[in-house]
Amino acid sequence: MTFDRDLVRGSLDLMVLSALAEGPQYGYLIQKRIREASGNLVRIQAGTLYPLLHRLESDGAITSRWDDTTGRDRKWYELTPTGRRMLQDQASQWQEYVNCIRRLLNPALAALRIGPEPT
Amino acid sequence: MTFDRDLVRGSLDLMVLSALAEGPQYGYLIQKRIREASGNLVRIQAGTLYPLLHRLESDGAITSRWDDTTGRDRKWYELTPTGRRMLQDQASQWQEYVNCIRRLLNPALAALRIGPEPT
DNA sequence: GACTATATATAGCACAACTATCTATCCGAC
DNA sequence: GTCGGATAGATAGTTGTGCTATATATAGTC
Repeated sequence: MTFDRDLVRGSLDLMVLSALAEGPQYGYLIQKRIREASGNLVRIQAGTLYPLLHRLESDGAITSRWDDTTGRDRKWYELTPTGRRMLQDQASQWQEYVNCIRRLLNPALAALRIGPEPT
Repeated sequence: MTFDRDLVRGSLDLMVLSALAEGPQYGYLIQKRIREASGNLVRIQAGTLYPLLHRLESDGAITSRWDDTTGRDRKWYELTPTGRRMLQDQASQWQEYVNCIRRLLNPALAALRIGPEPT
């Protein structure tokens, strides 16, 4: 992970669900998609991704099935209706949260630019 | 905290440093400022804030001193030059990260709107 | 045959944010 | 005067998530 480990925390689910929104994917592909979409800045480790997928599955957000018709045995994951709802909910919550940070951060950065000691 | 606990993780430092950018503050005031700036959505618990302030202080990002000249004994915190740099660094990192999420999220939400099963 | 990329999995660790709890002061209402 | 609520700070212990390390196995390339 190029970003702080904890920056990513809480938005990893959102990223994985996003990666699955355009159709079924298997783990290794999700990993690559997120890495590439982020310009190599977010690198989810295999040891992070697979337990996360298992958790999402046990939460009912995704389903999985093994399939080797593409030439190799891979575990394909797919969003359930619950997962789609979860993605939308988490996305709007994310957006709202980003707005909160912005309302705090913008005046702070402005204050820094003016100078730390205003008087 | 109204948001998912882990959403906030990794950006709490950023929020606290932001709250201190416009001048010295004491803990309780920081708590209130963040709550109000977020429209009551981010409520940092006292048990979260005070250890966090101690950590930021031991990291050299802020300094503290007790002062009762305002009528009551309060522990005032202030950004150090290190803390100001930290705030700027974390702010730009945050912005970059938000962009990464956006690049993943926008096509995903578009796909959801078109329909889960394209064909 | 050796090495890399692909592909999945689990055990155990680290640590930030949480809950719960404690202490203490100030102020207005009663 | 005292009761409750807001103010003000602190710590102990828990939880959960992402991490590292490690394991397995196949496909393709040199």
